[in-house]
Amino acid sequence: MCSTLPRGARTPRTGGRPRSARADAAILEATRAALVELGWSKLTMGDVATRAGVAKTTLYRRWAGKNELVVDAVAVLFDELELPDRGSLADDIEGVVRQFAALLERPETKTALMAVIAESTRDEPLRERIRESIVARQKRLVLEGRRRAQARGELPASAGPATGTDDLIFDVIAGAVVHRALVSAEPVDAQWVRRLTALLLGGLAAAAADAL
Amino acid sequence: MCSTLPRGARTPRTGGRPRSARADAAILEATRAALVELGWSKLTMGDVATRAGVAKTTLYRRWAGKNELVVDAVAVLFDELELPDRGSLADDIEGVVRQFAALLERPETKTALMAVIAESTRDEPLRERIRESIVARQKRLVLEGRRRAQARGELPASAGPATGTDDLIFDVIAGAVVHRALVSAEPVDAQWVRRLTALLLGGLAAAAADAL
Amino acid sequence: MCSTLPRGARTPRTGGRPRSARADAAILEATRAALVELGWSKLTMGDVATRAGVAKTTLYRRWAGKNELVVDAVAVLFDELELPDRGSLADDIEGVVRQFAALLERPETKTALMAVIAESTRDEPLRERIRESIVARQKRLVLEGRRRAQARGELPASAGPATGTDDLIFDVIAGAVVHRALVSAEPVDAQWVRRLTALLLGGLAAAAADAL
Amino acid sequence: MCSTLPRGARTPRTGGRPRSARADAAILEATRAALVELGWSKLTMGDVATRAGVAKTTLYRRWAGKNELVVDAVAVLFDELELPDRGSLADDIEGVVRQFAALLERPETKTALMAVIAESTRDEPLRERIRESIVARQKRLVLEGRRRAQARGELPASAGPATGTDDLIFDVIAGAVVHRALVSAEPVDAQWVRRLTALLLGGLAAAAADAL
DNA sequence: AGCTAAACGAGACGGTACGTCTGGTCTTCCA
DNA sequence: TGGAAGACCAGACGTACCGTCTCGTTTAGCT
Repeated sequence: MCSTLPRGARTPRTGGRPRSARADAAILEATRAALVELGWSKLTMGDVATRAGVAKTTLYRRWAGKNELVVDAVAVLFDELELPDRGSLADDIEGVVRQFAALLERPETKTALMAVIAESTRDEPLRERIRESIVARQKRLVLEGRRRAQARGELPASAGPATGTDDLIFDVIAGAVVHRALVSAEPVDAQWVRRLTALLLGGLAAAAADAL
Repeated sequence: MCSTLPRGARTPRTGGRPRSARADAAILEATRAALVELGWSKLTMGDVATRAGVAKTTLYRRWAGKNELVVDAVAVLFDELELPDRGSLADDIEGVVRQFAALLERPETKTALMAVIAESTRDEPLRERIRESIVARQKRLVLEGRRRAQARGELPASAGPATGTDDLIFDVIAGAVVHRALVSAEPVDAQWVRRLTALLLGGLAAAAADAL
Repeated sequence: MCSTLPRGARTPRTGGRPRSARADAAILEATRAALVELGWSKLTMGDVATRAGVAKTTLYRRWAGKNELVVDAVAVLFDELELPDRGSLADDIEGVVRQFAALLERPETKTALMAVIAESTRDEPLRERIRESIVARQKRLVLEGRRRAQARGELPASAGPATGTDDLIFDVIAGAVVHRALVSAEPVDAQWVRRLTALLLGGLAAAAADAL
Repeated sequence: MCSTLPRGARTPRTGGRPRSARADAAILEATRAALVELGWSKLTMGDVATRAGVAKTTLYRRWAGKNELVVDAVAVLFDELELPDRGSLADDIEGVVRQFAALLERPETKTALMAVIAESTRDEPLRERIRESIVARQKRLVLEGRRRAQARGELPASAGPATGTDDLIFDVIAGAVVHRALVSAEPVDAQWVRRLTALLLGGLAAAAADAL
């Protein structure tokens, strides 16, 4: 990954004291800690500043507001998502679902994710930031999984790079896990994961058969 | 539908002036209007009271806070969801997906739904209220759809009433639509709906075959 | 004393259920109790109603507001002031000063008297009510004292009934005691009373000599 | 005068933006204006803030509440009291009585003084603040007047500095004027002042004779 | 080594909204 | 029809955060 947080990049440098990298790290860490303790709605900028041992001005010099700060604070957690090759499409899907579910179990993710998405429905730049920092992270896994399955011969080679099916699969997997974890508020356990995987594989097989 | 809003039920009442039913309606209507104009995060209790021509105390007498008020205000919108019999499981699924997507397109629903779900991750009573007022509304449609498909012979008769598959299907449909509409922020158009339906039918068919 | 509180008198009786005299007494008693416990500024109409086991409506039907209620509640305490004949002007003065000081030591009087006087500076009807219910009670004692002293020959017979000196003496005695008790917040003890009495007698004697 | 308002002294200050002195002045001025227009009981903190062009928080950062604010706002008026040497004790007394009466005629003083004294009966720190800011201002005049009269030979030199008679004279003068102006609500005119002065001089002379 | 310019902490600033409390008024039902 | 109960509107309360603005103080990089 290239440029690091905060994304509010600035023109190179003219003179003066450079910004403290230590402050950035402390702020993001403090934000995650505050999310865990207080949740999204009770997290305040002043509290984050205090926890980070930093002045409020320092926060606002880097982030436009709570939304942007929290997106950056949790975005790094989504960087951990990976897709180790488990040998079959079914196992790959199960793996990524489990990883994603584990991420959503973390209290900071749980309270922050839905909140920033809710905010983004009325804030286009925020939506873009979320897409870049968080959603793209997950979508990459779907593309990677398909490519790998096609290499294995489990799926037919597709025509173009973005077939629309990728988008669908992404929405279905991510949406189902989020809904299970946050809306239904029931555990993403082994059985549920297996069932979801079976449903997807069956559906994909049928779709492949149709396409013949 | 039986018991009306607000859900914060009260003891029957002996003496004193009864609460104004007109106020209830005006408040919920004002809340929806404020959601459309301002969105969740800029909606304030004072503003809702002013719009409704009501004192703030009257709001707080009925609802504990913004969360509860908004849940009740949008809950009624979910009452409109229905499952008209379109003759086949595929058409029924397409119908319900379209209905749900249309509901999520409404600005009041879009801005409120994710927000209250985010809040509910740290507020168990709120989660229960959402489950009763909103989620159950949708889940009902899944059960109804399965029963109808079994009656038609499109699906095998299941053993018990809650197979777990119902839950899965519910999370997949609702989650996928929400994710498409709010996270990916792309239109739930005819093609996407058809693809989702195909995926589900394929997956269900495979699952039925497995069970043989 | 003739007509009792509340002063907001009403035409005798037309029909229907008569007002409860018991309620009046309970309300005034509750007001005094609330004054003792809470003081003027934290006393509320709702609290008085609750203490008296009465609805707020009943309070407002009888008194225009907190000011009027409190005036009536403490006025009765001023009815207790008397001027027993102690045989000399000096002793009579000392007696009345002591009585008045004792009254001002009571917490309900202390907190209420200055407050209603403060209110009365912007409320003419209230001032009139205070004058009738409270001030006149005290002024009467000055007149009585003078008459008695003149009968004893301690003071020369004055021309008219209201010489202006009565008013002065009244303001001096009442003002001095109030100021000592509430502003200086120091005890009205025997020595202070003796000194005040001496000052007054000396002043009166000089005035009488002047008038010769 | 040395230390300025607000009396709520603060630690010298190390970092941070310094408090605006302009705000202090604007607030106190606004408070006096509000007292004149609305009187004590209808004066609100929010209104004062608006008049002063200041946020409510700025008021509360400096004053604990309405009582403290009003004391400081009117205290400055009592600083104007002086005791110009008019050549005789009688004239000095008349002068100070007239000044004090003129002060009590001002609407802001009239409505505020009794009110804060009433509040102070249940609030020891407030009483102390009033004593420092207001009462001491007046008491000083009594001491000064006595010293001057003794220098002139009008009064015998007293033994100690605080004879108790000073306190008495102070309570009598201040109390009588306040009572006349606010309770009796009658004008402190030339005749009344002359009579009061005569009474005091007569009383003091008699006391001096006694002491021989 | 000194200069410069930005970043830093601290905290006051004008605001907005909060959730509560009180003041008076108005229904509704009971006695 | 008076009274208890309590809901009603209006608006002030004092607090919490917001995001901005002074302050005086570092702290880097460029002379």
